Amino acid sequence: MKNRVYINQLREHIGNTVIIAGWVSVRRDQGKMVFFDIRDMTGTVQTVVLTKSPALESAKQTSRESAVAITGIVNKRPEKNVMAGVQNGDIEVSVEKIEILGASDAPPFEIIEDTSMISEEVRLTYRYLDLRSERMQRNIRSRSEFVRLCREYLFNAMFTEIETPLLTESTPEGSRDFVVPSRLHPGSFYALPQSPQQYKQLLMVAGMERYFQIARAVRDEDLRADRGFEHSQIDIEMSFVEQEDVMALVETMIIEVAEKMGKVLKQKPFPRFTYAEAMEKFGADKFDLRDDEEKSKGILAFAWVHRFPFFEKTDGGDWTFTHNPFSMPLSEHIDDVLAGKNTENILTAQYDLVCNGHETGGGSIRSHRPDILRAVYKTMGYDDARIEQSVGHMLEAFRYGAPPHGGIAIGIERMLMTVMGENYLREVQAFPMTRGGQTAVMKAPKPLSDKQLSELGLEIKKKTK
RNA sequence: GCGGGCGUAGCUCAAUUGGUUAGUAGCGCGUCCCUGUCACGGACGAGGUUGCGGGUUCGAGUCCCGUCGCUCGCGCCA
Repeated sequence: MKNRVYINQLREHIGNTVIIAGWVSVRRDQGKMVFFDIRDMTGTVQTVVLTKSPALESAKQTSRESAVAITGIVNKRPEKNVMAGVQNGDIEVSVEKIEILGASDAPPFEIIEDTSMISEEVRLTYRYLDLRSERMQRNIRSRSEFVRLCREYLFNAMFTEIETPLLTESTPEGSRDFVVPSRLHPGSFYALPQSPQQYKQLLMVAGMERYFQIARAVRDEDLRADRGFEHSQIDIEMSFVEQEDVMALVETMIIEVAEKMGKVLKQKPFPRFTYAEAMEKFGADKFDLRDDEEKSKGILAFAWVHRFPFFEKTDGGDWTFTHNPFSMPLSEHIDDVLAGKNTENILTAQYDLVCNGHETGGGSIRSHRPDILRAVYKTMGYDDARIEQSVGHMLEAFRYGAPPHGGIAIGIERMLMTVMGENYLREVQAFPMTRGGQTAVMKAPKPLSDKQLSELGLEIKKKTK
């Protein structure tokens, strides 16, 4: 649209005829004159259709939430009509022409500043309307801002952004995979990544040295307020580093990004707790360090937790990893891992970033030595054949000059929830799912046609009770 | 998989221990009135298979059973 003026720029055009475009937030029809509050992505302004305006007829037909283009003169308001403390409270647009670009039916719910009182079922069905609300606009735009600032920081720190595959291999360890049937290989399946973990480590072997990615991660586990099937992470991996290097880089980045977003941090550098200290002090490995006043002010209280146990016993009595099998044991425990002894006391070079009671990030220094990685899997009861099958490709890669490396993943939703003071992950996602796993607006999942099933070599077994 | 909460008008909610034809309800919507409103105001009006199915009862929005959906937590989530 030529010559369109954004609403937050109108002040520079007082006395001029301009075109604004946006949506009708509020309509106040007084018979002989009509007021509209017009909203675009930069703000809101009052427009007035005066009695003598040629637009009066079309004003009568302009419904709330319609998309419109308005031509009019930007005027200073008469002194008695100035609204103090409101954006553009001292100016208004005197309408000469209204063009209805997209008429709106009456919306199914009120698009007020904060729609959190509306039932989530309705909000998700009409997510494109819910997202028009001031709070959701703020959340989604802040998310973009957070990602942009992280990107800028990382590019300045010599990182390379690299995409890793979406269709990858299923791993039986860890969480349940979302799988994708293969048409070319009937009966075989890809899995969607739970994390780019193995690819980013291979990128370290590949000499990229400093990698990051805004990575989508997918897990087929039951949902929670702070956990969905899909989430995004700032995924980072670095070569020739120790734990202190990764933590320092991430801490500097988070402080810079948070402060650029206008947030206040309770403490910096971030306090550190060993896992044992955290469990003793807070009874959990994630905790909220703020007092009530700090909570009300939206202050962010970051902390690190480190020195986690590497292994824990399963119900079956076997050893399994607590966080990440690719993690390095702390150096003083490497000999024990290689010898397969003292398993219950082995600690890992794992570090979690905690903020306001949420785990917002986690990473580790990885085993780049094949003997250590192999020993970890031995501890977990894997025989040589099973090790080969699970991580043979990693052991092979590590035989070709693997640099010491480590990294972290910062959960974007968890981080944004804490930054924006939201309690639900869905409030910082544009199109989240319901807890039952149904997508917003479109109603996936749905059955496939017989043709699609047959192409994939799949048969649906009828569920029996 | 388990446990808790919820489901009444487009939205938000009422409806006594089970008792007439569901409530002058607020917002929204429709028609009309209104030249300075800003969540404009005023008058009138429309709008309901109480999620769905069954049961108990003379009588069910209300009690019971089942089921579906939403949600919070536990399990699970490297």
